[in-house]
Formats: sequence, C-alpha cells, structure tokens
Amino acid sequence: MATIYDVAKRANVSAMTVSRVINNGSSIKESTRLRVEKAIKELDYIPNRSAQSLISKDTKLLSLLITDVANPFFTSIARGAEDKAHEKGYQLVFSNSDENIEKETSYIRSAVSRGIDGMLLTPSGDFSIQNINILTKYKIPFVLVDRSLKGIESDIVHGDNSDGTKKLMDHLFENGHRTIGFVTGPSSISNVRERGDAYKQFIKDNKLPFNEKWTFQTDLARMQTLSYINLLLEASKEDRPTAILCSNNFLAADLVNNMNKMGLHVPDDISVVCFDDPHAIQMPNSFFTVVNQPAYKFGYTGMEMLIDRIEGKSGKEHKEIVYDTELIIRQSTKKIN
Amino acid sequence: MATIYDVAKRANVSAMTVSRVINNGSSIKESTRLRVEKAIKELDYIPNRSAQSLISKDTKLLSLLITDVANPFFTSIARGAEDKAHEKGYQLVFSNSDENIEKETSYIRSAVSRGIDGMLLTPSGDFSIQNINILTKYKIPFVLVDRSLKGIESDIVHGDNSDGTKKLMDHLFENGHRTIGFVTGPSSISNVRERGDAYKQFIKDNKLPFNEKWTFQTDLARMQTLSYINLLLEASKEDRPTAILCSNNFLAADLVNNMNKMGLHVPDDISVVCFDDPHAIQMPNSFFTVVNQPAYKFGYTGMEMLIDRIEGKSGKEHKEIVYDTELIIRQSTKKIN
DNA sequence: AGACAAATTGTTACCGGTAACATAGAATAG
DNA sequence: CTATTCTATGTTACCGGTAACAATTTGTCT
Repeated sequence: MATIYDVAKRANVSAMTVSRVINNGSSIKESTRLRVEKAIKELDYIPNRSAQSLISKDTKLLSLLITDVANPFFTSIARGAEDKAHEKGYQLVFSNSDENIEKETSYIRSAVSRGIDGMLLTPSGDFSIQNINILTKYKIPFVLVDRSLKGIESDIVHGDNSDGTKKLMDHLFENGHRTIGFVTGPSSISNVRERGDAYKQFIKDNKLPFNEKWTFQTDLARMQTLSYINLLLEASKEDRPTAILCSNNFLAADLVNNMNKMGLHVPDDISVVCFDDPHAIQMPNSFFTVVNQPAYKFGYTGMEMLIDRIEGKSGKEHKEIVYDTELIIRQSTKKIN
Repeated sequence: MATIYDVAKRANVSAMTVSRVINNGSSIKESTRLRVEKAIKELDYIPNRSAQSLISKDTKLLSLLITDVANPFFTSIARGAEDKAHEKGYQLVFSNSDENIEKETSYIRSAVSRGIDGMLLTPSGDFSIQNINILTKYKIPFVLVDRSLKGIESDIVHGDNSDGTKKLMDHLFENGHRTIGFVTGPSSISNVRERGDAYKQFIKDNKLPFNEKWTFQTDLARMQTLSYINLLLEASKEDRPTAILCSNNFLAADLVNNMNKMGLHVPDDISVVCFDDPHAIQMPNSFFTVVNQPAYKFGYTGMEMLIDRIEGKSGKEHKEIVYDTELIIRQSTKKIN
C-alpha cells in the first residue's frame, strides 16, 4: 500500500506538498501539481483514512443501528439512509440489534471506538437510554428513528402513531367490527405505547366492548403468537374478536401464518390489520390491509438531519419530524354484518 | 474523548501498561490491572480504532457491496453477512451500487481508502473487473456473491442457475406450457447468461417453439417491462407465450404490476415464474411461483469465506460454493390444457 | 547472600497523514 | 537596488495507539 511518502519521493517533493495537491490546498505550482498527480496515478495511491481521522477527528463514517434489516420497514429506512449518506460523502456501517439491549450496547461501543461521526438509530426500548448516554458522553450526534426515548431530547423522525392507529380502527369499525383484539410488542417501546393508547382511546370513544384478554403483548424478537391463537381457539366464536390490530408487520405476518396452520382463516374467520407493509416493493396481489409509513423517508430525512447536525447546520433546538401514514386496504380485512 | 494517556495518568502508570491491560497482555500485577481498569471505567475510555488501525493495518471493517438492499434477495444476503461479521467481531459498511459501474468504482475506492479488511460483493457486471483490479492491487481479500466474473479467480458463493432455471421450466412444461417467454437482464451479468443458456437449452431439449421476439432483455435498474407487455398485447393470443420466465424477482414484480395495469391477468392470461422471492419473510397468501435461493446463506457463508481468507485460514486455491435452489409453487402459475 | 531468571513496567520510535510554523526564491514597491 | 510581500515548498511535531527493546523489581536457587 503506497503511502504519501512514496508519492512524495517519486514526485521529488515533500509529503506536505502531496497532501496539498490532494486537498487542493493553496499555491501549488502547476508543474508541481502535475508531477504529483502523475505519481499518485502511477502508484495508485489512495490516502489512508485512519491516518487522516487521527488528526481530523472525523471519519466520514456513520452508523445505522436498526433492529433488523430483514424487516422491510427497516430495509427501506436503510436504503433511504444510505442514499443520503452517499450523497453527502459519508459511508454507512449497519448493525442489527434484534431488540436486544446487550447487542445494542456492544454495537454502540464499537461505533464510538471507530470514531463514527454520528448515528441514526432505532432504540430497542426505553432502557436504551443507558446506551444513548454513551453517545452523549462522547458528544456523538445522533438521530432517533421510529421510536422516541422517554426524557431524551434529540432530533427524531417518526410516523404519526395515534393517527395511524385511528385510521386502522376506523377502517375496521366501518366494516362492522366491534370486538377488536390487539397484538403488540413490549411497552418499553414508544410507538407500541402510542399505538396502544390510541387503540384504547378509540375503544373508549366508540364505547366498544373491551376485554383485556384480547390484548396480547409479546417480544418483538421471538413473537409467540401461537399462545394468542390458542386463546382465540379456546374462546367461543361469539366471544372472539372479529378483527385484530397488530402493531407491527412482522407480528402480523407471523400471526396470520400461524393462524393458517391452526385452521383460522384471514379474513374469513377474522380480519387482521397492521402497521407497515411486510414487503419492501409493490407486489401484485398483496395481502395485508395496513397503515403504511414512509420508511424510506424516515431513513433519508433522518440521515439528512444527522448530517446537518454533524456539520453544524442545525440550531441548538432539536427537530422532530412526524410523517403521515397512509391506509391501504387489501385482502386481510372483510366487512361483517 | 479520553485517550490512553488520560487513563495512564489517572492510574499512575505508563500508556503501555494501559494498552497491556486492554489487550490482556502478559504479566500485569493484579493491583495494577485493577487500578487501570478503574481508571478506564471512570473515564469511560474507549480505544481509538483509527490509531490502532494505523499500526495494525487492519480495521475490523468489512465492506458489503450489493446492488440494492431494498431487493429482498439482497436484504437477506445483507442480514446473513452482518450476522457472521458480528459473530467474528467485524463491522460492516454497506453500499448500493444500483447496477452502476461508476457508483461501484467510487464505493470501492472509498472502501480501500478506509482500509477495509475485505469485501463481499455482487459485481454489477463483467466490466466490474476493472474495479476488482483495485482490490487485487491493494491485496484486499474479496468474495463474490451471486455473480461470477469472466476470467476472475476468486472465492464465490452462488446458486445453481442452470438447475434453477430447469426447475422453473419443468414446472411450466408439466403444466402444459409450450411457448415460454423470457424476461431478463443484461448479459454482462453471469447469472443472467447462465439462466438464459439453461432456458435455451430446455427449449432445444424439449423441441419447444422458439421465437426471439419473446426474449426481452432490460436494464435491471430501470426495468422497461411495459414495452414487452405492449409486444404481448399486439400479438394475437395464439402467438403469445402462455408463460413467462423472469430471471429476477424485481423484474417479475414489475412485469406483473404493469400487466395488471394493462389488463393482462396473471395467471389467467399468462403464467409468470421467476428466481427469488420478492419478499424477505414468509408471507401468507404469497403470489409468485419461484425458484428460491438461500440468500441468507449466501451472505452468511460468503462472509465466513471472506473472514477465513482474511485471517489466513483458507488455502491458496479458491473456493466455490454452489447452493441448490428450491421450487415453490404458488399462485402466479396455472395449468393449461 | 549473590547470581541469575522471571515478572512487571517504562521508553522510544513509528504507523500515515496534516497543522503550524519556517524558509527560500520571486515579485512588487519605493 | 534594497526592503517588503507573496508564493511555493519544506520541517517539525503531533494525533493515539503499540512493537520492540530497556530498565527495574521481585523471586528462585545454590
């Protein structure tokens, strides 16, 4: 690997002059510049970023910490984030926390160690605050995506969870559903809470029957929807909810896959709706009725906010961007009498 | 940001001793180790990887260069690659080349500049060889995924394209299809060639009618399937293929989406099959009949090969891993008389 | 106790860049 | 024609670690 000294020697100048040529520093004689550029080309010289970072304190490296790229929602975030990062000359390290706080901690520590310039992240839950504190301690700018953190002031991009939930509930209500179940994640996640609150609010506002039993809270990493399904199967048909709201696409896919296995049919036996499309691209014959969030924009805009902050282009106060959701009616819901 | 010298001063030892404690170097007195560890904790010291890399010549950073994370096939590769990388203590920079050679070049150059230890990549096409040469020049280990490169010897993971194509064609043939169209990408991509060859071979072997007209080659980035559909619509029903083989999931989704818009129905008017699922997770009511490749394994195993090579655990000869494909029959195909 | 080996810790130099300051030669001014 | 200011380039030191070697302390053995 050629170093700046190799180039310097070959061009018969000092390393400093080479450095100036590379960073189009001031006052280089044309003939010198040409000689240096020739040497650079001949040696295929590429500057060593570690050495540069050691001085400049920046790395042009950003970190994207999401729970799982395989989830199309996060895939789109990742794609959006990478697009903006690339646009601005940054590169992106990505990590999957799998909703696991230890994994999150370890990723954040290595990101800091690597000297990343900033981080775009979806915290696994409120306990992630301890991890955020590492970032704060090291003065590393960060932007939250999709989930806020109790008591943490920061730039953030997310969707309108209350309104999204309401859209889903409205749709079910308009289709005759009155007993609506709720399958969701751990309440340490802000959007789970917000969606849960909106769900309860809707039930209250519309004086729907409420039975704690039909609310099922599960781990987002290994969703145990089967036990919920067993509960459904044990209940008499009249007691059963006629529709279920899932707070998350993966949960919904898992739920319906398992329902099929157990002989419960969607939407004939029960309607199912959820947040976020379970597929990244537009598909013919899509199944789920969803409230979709502009995940790509989450990533793209979040990254933009992050870079603005890194480059000192944002004010002291923190920005919050809330995107509208869009109801897409498909095959997983059905009108009932 | 605390440095090793800050820790050293606080613990009343030399920087070297701190370094030894961190890397559990030999012979440190227990009392010293404790004192140093205390100082590390108190200062929240995290070693600076740029400084370490400058000496060690490694960065524990790997690069994953794929064409598009948003494509579920690549999403799964990314997830598999990240899992293995994390297991082995590496972090992953990811980039989307979008089948664009210039983008690929620029990504590779910055990866080299960054001092990545190795690269896992899906080259955009045979012209990517010039980019591979940069890696070779800098002696950076790499592993190819999904696509090989004419005349380049390297570690590689991919699926069995010929057999996969044959499975798809067999399925169509068994369902009565005789005139089968082919929608594919540019022939500079190895798997496109292999699938195309297998397609032609099948037609020859089974003495099926062949009409060049029903083979459509398009850019994988902006797929212009509409013009193909217009061709179909112009032809009389008898001349039209009764089934189409797409060499790629995105192409198939785009094709069918556009067909729906134009009033051609799948599978009633025409059957469609393709390589790779257009969704990353198992979905109820999936639409496409596909030949699936174990994309996650592509990423996971590819990364394993890469790390083995980096760490000098692989022999001189290059390894090629070929995975079997799996035919999954769903709704996009139909038996005809 | 003295000699030597082992254990523990320190010193120096260097990795590959660049900031800050220094210097030589050319251009401009008086 | 000398003083002064640019212009172009070089020198030195340092970023934060660690390898290699040096020095000191402690332990072991006869």
